Formats: sequence, C-alpha cells, structure tokens
Amino acid sequence: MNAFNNIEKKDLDKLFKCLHAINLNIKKGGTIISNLSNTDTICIIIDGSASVIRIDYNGNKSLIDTLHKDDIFESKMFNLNNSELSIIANEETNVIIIEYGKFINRCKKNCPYHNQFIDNTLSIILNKLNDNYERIQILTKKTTREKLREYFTIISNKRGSKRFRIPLSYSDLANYLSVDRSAMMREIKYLKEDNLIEVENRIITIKY
Amino acid sequence: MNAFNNIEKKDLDKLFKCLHAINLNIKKGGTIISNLSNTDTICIIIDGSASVIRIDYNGNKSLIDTLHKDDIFESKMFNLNNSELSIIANEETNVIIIEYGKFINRCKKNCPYHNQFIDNTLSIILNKLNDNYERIQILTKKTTREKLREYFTIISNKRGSKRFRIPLSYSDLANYLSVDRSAMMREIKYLKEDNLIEVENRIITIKY
DNA sequence: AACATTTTGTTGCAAATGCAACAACAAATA
DNA sequence: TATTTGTTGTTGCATTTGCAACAAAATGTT
Repeated sequence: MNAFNNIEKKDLDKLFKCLHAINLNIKKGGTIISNLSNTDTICIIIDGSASVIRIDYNGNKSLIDTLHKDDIFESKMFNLNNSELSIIANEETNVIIIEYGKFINRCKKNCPYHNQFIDNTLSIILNKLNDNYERIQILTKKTTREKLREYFTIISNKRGSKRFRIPLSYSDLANYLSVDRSAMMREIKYLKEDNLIEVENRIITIKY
Repeated sequence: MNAFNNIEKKDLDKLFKCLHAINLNIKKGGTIISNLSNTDTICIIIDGSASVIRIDYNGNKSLIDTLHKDDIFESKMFNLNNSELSIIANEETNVIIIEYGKFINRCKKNCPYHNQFIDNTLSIILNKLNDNYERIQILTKKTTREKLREYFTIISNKRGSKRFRIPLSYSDLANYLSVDRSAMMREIKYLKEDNLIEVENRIITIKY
C-alpha cells in the first residue's frame, strides 16, 4: 500500500500541483525535517529510510520510530510536548513534503484523485496504528519468553505459516522487544531446549 | 476534540443521513461489536465507555484498549490476524456506527460538513497514534523507575506544571506501565526517599 | 449504618533480567 | 585482500522484578 495507489499517472501531476507538493532528495545523515513544533506537515517516504529522533529538554536523544519506503509521517503523530523532533535520513532518501492544510482542504472541484489520495493516506495511518497496537501487545507482556512467543505468533499469523523468517536481525529484535539482547538469546536457547521452537539462522518454526 | 466539531446542528442530520449512521444504546456489559473480521465499520462513542477485547485462538481474552467519550474505533486499527475482537460496554453507552465505505466515499455534492467530519476523524486518529507512541516510549524503558519518571514528565509537560494529579488509580497506572503494582509502589517509595518526587494521594510533584 | 468491594501500603523471597565482557563469525568497505 | 564494523553466541553475577500474602484505608452499595 502506498499513498498514490490507484491514481493514474496523468493525474499525479495535477495532484502534486493541487497539494503544492515539494520533492526532496536527502543524502545519508541529512535532516529531512527538524523543529516540528511550528509546521504542520505531511512527509511521504518515496524511497530510502529515515529515523524519527526525539531530543528532550536535557538534550537526550531517543529513537522514536523508523520510517521506510511508502511510510507517512505527520507532525501530530508525535506531539511530544516540550521536546524537539528531527527526522534524519539513514541513507539517500527521497521524500514528498505537503502542508497539512493543503492536504485536508480539497479544492471545490472535488477531484477524485485527491479523494483517493486521502483515502490511501488514512489507510496507511490506520495500518500504522495497528502496528503500534501490536507492539504494545508485545511490550505489555512481562517476561522475555512471553514477548518472544507473542512476537512469533503475530508473525506466524501474518505469514500464514508456522515456519517463517524474522524480518529483523536479532539485535534489532531485542530493541523492538525492549529487552537485553544477551538475555533474549538465552531465552531463545531455552525455548529451543523446551522444544517450543526450532531455529535455523533467522528462520523460526513454531512447534505447537 | 470530537468527530462532530465545527459542524452546525442543522447539518448534522444531513450528515447522518448521508453516512447512513446508526445510533445504538447499549447497557452495561452489552456487546457493541463482535466478530470484526467481516465488517469494516467505524464506531464513535457518544457517551459511556467500552473495552476492546481480543480473544485468541486458545480462547484467552486480553484487554487491548479502552474507549471513552468521543473516541473512535475503526476495524483496521486492530487487524489482529487469527483472533476475534469484541467491544463490550463498561457502562450504559451510546455509539454511532458508520460503514467505512460510506464514510470515505463523499457524495458528488462535496458537502462541506462531510469534509469537516473526515478532517475531525483524522485528527482524532492522529491523536490516538500520538497516545500510542507515548505509551511505547514509556513501555520501552527498562526499569520501573524509568517508566514512572517518563510517565510523570509526560503528564507534567501536558499540564504545564511540576505539580499534577495523575488521572489513574495506582492499580490502573501499574497496568498502564505494565509492571507489578506492589513493585511499583515500592519504587514510588524509593523515588520519594531519593527526594525526586513528592506524593500526596494522587498528586505528584516533580522535584527536579 | 452495616456490609461488601476495591484500592493502597508493605514485606520476604524466588525468579527473571540487565549488564559486562569476551570470542567467533559475517558483512561491509577501503 | 586486508581491515574495520556489525552480528551472534555465551556466561557469571548483581540487581530488579514479579509473586504471594496480608492489613489498613477508602469507596461503593444495600
């Protein structure tokens, strides 16, 4: 799913004009958006990836989210009172920037492609919300074992198979689950010993 | 903020007709929506409150979210593959049910109130997304102490004061932070002893 | 007012977890 | 190809945490 799904090529140009969309190419490490408090903008990742970073009043940085191809960022999503937000490109990244007002206020003509665009955007945002609920579902589990099992069943259900490849490195998975990596590796070992899963590299098989 | 903000009373009836909106009054314990897999619906809580409950393949129930007045529920938010979802009224609750298709496909007339309604809805959803990011920000902290401090600073920033009343009982707070209640009480005691906070019932003062 | 129910405060103890530290690989880069 | 950088696997140990269990307050209900 992407924000321009089901919009014909010939209409895209019209849409971009209507939205006053700005194309940006940002090199690795470059800042896509900073200091969001003032501007209400939508940012669509065309390709590449970026990190959403929060800088609190003490100057501590924390990674809030990672944006990938087709992802949408909107300032209201991260309304982190009293702290600054930056979006930094993790690699060469192309984005489209749109002012929120231009996005939401359709012109009088009621162009079908603008409606389609809003429809797509809403879908992507609802999907993001779903991802968050999934993560909360995992993070609220008390033990590392429960977190792993919840994560594995979610992936397994998505793929429709008890055998699947996890889409993260084990280091990244530990971060996602918010547990110590070494403790997580230990727990995976125990899950294997208890014959609940099988592991070959990043391919997991659930045995129950 | 509520989904019908800035829509005039006289337009509301037209909007409801246009949306084919259904009003429901559900008594305490009653089911608002169940078995969501098939229907793509939007549910707006007019007053009362409700619990979003997930029932997994083993029949285990877990509370996913609590809906309050003005909250919006959309099935795509909880696209929990392979498990059922129910929304149960926690008290007498009035809701409005709208089919997603009717919501997103504006009629040819491009009625301003329909646009306003979509605008409002998107705002509420973005706000929900923000709430989720806040909770994830808290849940990814490793220790109970860090979770508490993160929670306190978020509330403090929202209220614009170092002294504030927490909007939850301590039992509910423990649930929200996903920590053991007794362990949390112990940690609050330590925070007091270390002179980092002051506590009078549910009023907290941050001392740094 | 009497009763039941929920919330709060506290503690000992066992279990789970983070941390530090290191070695073996694998992958990316010069 | 050599070298640097990142990932995986493992362990001992101190700390944190969940759990169980109980009493005291507070709150809600008849």
